[in-house]
Formats: sequence, structure tokens, C-alpha cells
Amino acid sequence: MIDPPATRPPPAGRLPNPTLQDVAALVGVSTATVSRALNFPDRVAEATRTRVIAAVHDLGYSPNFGARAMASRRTHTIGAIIPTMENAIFARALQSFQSALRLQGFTLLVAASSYRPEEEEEQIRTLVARGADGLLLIGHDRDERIHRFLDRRGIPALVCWALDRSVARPSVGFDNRAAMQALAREVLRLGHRRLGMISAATAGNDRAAARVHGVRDALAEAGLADAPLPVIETPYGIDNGSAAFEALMSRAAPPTAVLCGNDVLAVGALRRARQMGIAVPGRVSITGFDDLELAQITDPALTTVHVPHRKMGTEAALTLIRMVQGEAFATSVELTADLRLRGSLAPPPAD
Amino acid sequence: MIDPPATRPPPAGRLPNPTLQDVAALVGVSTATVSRALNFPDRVAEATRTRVIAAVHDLGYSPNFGARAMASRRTHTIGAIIPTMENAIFARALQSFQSALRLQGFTLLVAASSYRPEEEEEQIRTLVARGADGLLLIGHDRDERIHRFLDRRGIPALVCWALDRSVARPSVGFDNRAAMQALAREVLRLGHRRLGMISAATAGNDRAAARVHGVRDALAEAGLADAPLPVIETPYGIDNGSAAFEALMSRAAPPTAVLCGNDVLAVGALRRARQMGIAVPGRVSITGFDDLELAQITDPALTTVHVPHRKMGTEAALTLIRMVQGEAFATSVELTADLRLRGSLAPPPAD
DNA sequence: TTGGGCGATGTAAGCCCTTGCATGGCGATG
DNA sequence: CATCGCCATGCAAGGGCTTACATCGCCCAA
Repeated sequence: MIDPPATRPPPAGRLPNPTLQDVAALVGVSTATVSRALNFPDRVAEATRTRVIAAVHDLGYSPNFGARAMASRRTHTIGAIIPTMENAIFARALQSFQSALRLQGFTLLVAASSYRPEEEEEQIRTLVARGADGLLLIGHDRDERIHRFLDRRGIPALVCWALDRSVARPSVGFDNRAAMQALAREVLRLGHRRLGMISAATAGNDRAAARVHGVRDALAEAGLADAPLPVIETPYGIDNGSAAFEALMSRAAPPTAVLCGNDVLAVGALRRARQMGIAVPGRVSITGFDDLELAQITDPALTTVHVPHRKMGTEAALTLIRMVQGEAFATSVELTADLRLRGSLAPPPAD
Repeated sequence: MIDPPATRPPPAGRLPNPTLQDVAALVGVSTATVSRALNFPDRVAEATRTRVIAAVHDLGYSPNFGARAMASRRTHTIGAIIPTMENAIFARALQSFQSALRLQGFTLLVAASSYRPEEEEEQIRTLVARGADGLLLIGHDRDERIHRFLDRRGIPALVCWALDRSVARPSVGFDNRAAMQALAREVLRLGHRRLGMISAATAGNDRAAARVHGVRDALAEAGLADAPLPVIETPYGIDNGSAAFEALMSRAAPPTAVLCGNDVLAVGALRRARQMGIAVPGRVSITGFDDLELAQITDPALTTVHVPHRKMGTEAALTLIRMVQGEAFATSVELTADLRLRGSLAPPPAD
């Protein structure tokens, strides 16, 4: 994307920023020395360094980003494109991602794709044009062309939130499918046979798709491969969860356990169950995924899968920085997501 | 084409990004013309423009950000420093802020201060050094020096989330104090006389401080200026809300209404009330502030103050862009925050 | 005393764009 | 037919920083 420039005359009464030149002149050394004093302190005599630092402070100097980026071919900027910051899971991970980045002297450029592939692609191009040294992306589900584009530009990209062993690209995340399978296994173990699912849209969202698969895996494993598994796909949101739950329960043979693709949908389901006078977990069990705080304050508390969001953000930052710095081969990092069994899951009614 | 003496060997197997030069060479015009074709389409002959665009496409050219920033002295980048993305209110506003920014061709640089003034200051300097054209800050409570620094650099800063008529700086937000006063007034109207408050730390957080003031205002207005108002300050978090609630209720004359500085603290209070067997709103009323989704799923639903987070984000983006483009004088935008009366507030027990 | 080695510093060549000013060509006008 | 004006384009000067390479002292060893 090429945006139209707006020429602005230097506003009157405004000091030009001090430059390396100014610092050098004040100290009485060359710009090269100042630059070194700032970037490689130990390549400069101690006395010089001290004077440089004092001058920098006096002048309130800070390096010009554009010039620096141009000369060093590095921006120390990392771009992240997430579906939306409104979803707490991403906001939380992004927060720890940013903190970790900062500790290493990187800043964060963010963009949201609203779960739309074209928008994600556009954002990727924008961030690359902005000089991002590396990119954080969510999930593997995207056109191969994009990765080719990034490879050609030599820009490392790290996928987060998913860990698919069949994909060679480095990623930091957990196995959504296995985690959901573990949860579904527990549900089946308790005796449930009629399951239902409320999922986020699976198109372009491999995490959501993997979770649905996980449930199917568990069914197959229990010799129930042919059992019907009604799945309702719906956008993110409490109300959507409520509506989907009602739809599921209005079927001829309503499920005794409703597995939701995320906690927010589950909370919606829980609420509607209460409104409909359906006992949870007495008549129907409900489970979530993510383990937001939300999951602990509902009544009953929500059985869910705990995802280590913060850790994922931090790991992603460290891994991505390693990639950007070209250190060795980037290897994927697998985190574990474990079950949190709470009150919303119990054996099915005896009837 | 003759290779210029290569300073640094281009990393193996990686194409250097195409430059304006490359495009110009391919089309057979000067770089100036290409630049103009891209930035001021109508200052170039139609035929030329078409060829330039084709070449840009062929080469996959996108302008080098650093060079552009340096030559034009504008980055089309806006920085935002918020306390934390983990708090849904900020994440939500940030999301709409970013969307609005993008529509105008700006990208977002974000940083979090963790509610620490020194950290905020450091982040401000970092973002300025990164070339942010403008800054979004939360609240007015910061050292005057910082604004002087920004003014000197000619970088417009917009304050969000607060609207204090005694401060001249432009802001987009609502009157925290008046909003809380309105809520407290309602509480008093119902007959409550012993109030208690759970607040976020007020030091360096003018929103929190204003809300406490609002309650005092309401008391004074009702001729109860001398009534004791126990206020417990505690960090953000459900558990902290719970602990504070318990502390408040353990006092000699426990309050009949507990006003919380935000919904999350209120949810914690609500939960502890249930654990302690204290009926809400039967024995004690509890209120929040923000109106997160959370507020609607608790039982009873939470009476709170609705804050138009998304609208605030969008307005902030538009206002800030206007400021950056030097259009006229930046004026503050006042949004309204209104009461949402729900089940958690009722008259005090008759005893 | 002298040469070598080394650490500290200086020199200057880029990095890639934008933009004020100069140039050249062409049609309209006198 | 000569002038003028204007449009499209080219020229070239930065903009602030990094860094390869050159230089300069200075100390130590021979």
C-alpha cells in the first residue's frame, strides 16, 4: 500500500531534533565515535563514552529512526498480525509478547485482520513495507504465496497458537487437536454419548478446525466414529454462544454435552441454559477452551482447556528475535495445554 | 546496469528489495518521476504512470520506509501507550483505534506502561525516537516535563479516557468524576447511607482518583459530606476485588453498598459475597464501572457505568490524525458514560 | 632506538527516498 | 514565424546514521 504523502512545512517555533552531528560537535569527536559509543560501548575509551553520554543527555538526543534503519538495514521492529485485540486471548498474549520484545530493545507494530485472509495479507505487506524485521502470525492457514513473499524478502515469520507437525515452518504453540481430544475423551469417559459442538468459523482458522477434529478423534477412539456430531459454527461472542446453544438443544435428540470451541461461546451457552431452565451439569454438560478468568466466575465454573497465553507470547518473542538475528535454525516450541475440570462437566443424566 | 561497489555482501539466497532506482531503470525514467507517479499521480503523464505502476507490480516494489521517513519527515505512524493490553477496556479501545488509523493509512506502534510513570516516560521516548508522528496517552496524570518534551519536538499528543475541563490539552474521553457521581447519587437515592469503595490505585491514575471523587461529590450533595467512606485501593484483578470486599465487610459497620472502580473488581466482590453467604443485593449492593460483557453474565447482573470504549478509540484516531496533519486547532471530544442499572443494586436491607 | 602491534578515533561512502529548481518540447498566441 | 507559457521530466542535493577502512598514538619488545 502506498499512501499519499502530506507535505508539512516545518512548523514555526519548533526546534529541529538534535542529531549525531550535534552531539559529536559538542563532545569534539567525530560522528563515528558517537555512534560507536552508543552502539558498541566497549569499542570506545571510557572517558570518551562518558562525555558522549553526558552530551546526549544534555542535548536530549535520540537517534533518528529512519536514518538508522536505512544505514543499518534493521529496524528493531517486529510486526504482529492478530485476528482481533478484542479477544482477550490475543490481547493477553500480545501484552506479554510486547513486554518481552521491549526487554530486547524491539518495538511492536500491530495490526488486526478481523479473521479475514485478504486483510491479513494486506496487513502483512504493510508491515513489511514499514520495515518490520520479523512477523508474528496466528495459525498456519494462509496462502503459500505469502510465505514465498516473506522468504524472498528475507523476513522471518513465526506462527503462533498452533503446532502442526506436518508443517515445516517454525511455530510456537500447542496442539489444539490433541488438547480438544483429551477433553472430549474425558467427556466420553464420563458416559456421554450424544455430543454437540459450538465452534468458531473453521474456514481460515486452523485452530478452530483442529478442535473440531479433536472431538472426532476422541469419538473414533471410543469406537463411536459414526456417532452424529452436530457442529454449529458461529462468530465470537457471548450472544452467539447463547443462540447456538439454543439451536443445539432444540434438535430431536439434544446432546448431553456441549463442547464449545472457546470460553466465550461456552459462557453464552451457560447463560442460555440457565434462561431455558436447563440444569448444568445436571441435564447437560458444557465445556470451553482457553481458560479465561471468565471460566472461573461462572456458576457452575467452566470445565475448559487451559492455554498458556502469556507464556506463548513470551516464547514467541524470544524465538522470533532469535530468528531475526539469524541465530541458528529456528525450531518450534511446543507448549502444553491442559484440562481444567470444573463444575460444568459431570456424567450425563441417568434417564 | 553496473553494480555499485557492494558494501556488504547481500545475504546469500536472498534478493535485495527492489528500489526506486530499479523501477526507474525498468521504466526508463528518473527516480523523481517514479516517486511522483506514486505519490502525486496527477503530476505525471498518464502513459508514464501506467508504465510505472506496471513496473512496480512486476518488481514487487514497495518503498523503503526508513528512506521515506527520512526524506519526507513523516512516518505515518502513530504510537499508543496504554497501561496494559490485558485489561479488556484498553484492548477494545485499541482495537478500534487501530482500525480507524488503518483506514487513514496510518500504522500503530504500541507499548504498555504497566501503570508505571517512569515506564510510560521511557516508552514515550522510545516511540518518539521511532518516529511516531503523534501519540495517544491515557489520562492526564503525568509530569509536565513530558509534554514540554513533546511540544519541543512538535509531536502532538492526545489524551484519552479522561476529560478534565481544568486541563488545556486536547483529550477524548468522558468525565469519570461526574459519571461516578451519577452512579453514587442513584445508590444514595435508594437509601444507602453506609457506602464502601474498592478502587484501583489512585496514584498516577487520574481516572481512578476521579471516580473516588465522584462518590464524595455525591455524598456531599446529599448533605453527607462527613459520612465515612472507607476506600480500599488494590491492583486490578478478580481476586484482588474479592480480598478487598472481604476486608470491607469485616469492618465494624460494614457498608450496605460497595462501589467498585471497575467491573473486574466488582466481579471479584460479587464472587466473595457469594462465598461468604452474603446476599446481593439483599444484604449488600455492589456496582462496577466500564460495562464489560462480564457485567451481564454475573448473577445478579452488575449495575455499572457504560463506557463507550470503541467509540473512544475511533474518535481518538480521527482527532489525533487531524492533529498530526496540523488541521486547525485540536479540540477535545466529550463522550458520555451512562448508567446501566441491573440486579446487583437495590435498596439497603430494612433492618 | 626502532619497529610492530594494537586500541582509539577519524574519514567518507553509502542506505533510498523526496523535492526545489532547471530543462526541454510543444501548442497557442501575436 | 518568433515568443511565451506550461506541462512532463530530469538533476541533484540533502536527510542522519552505520561501518569498512585508514590513520594515529602509544607501549612494549627486540
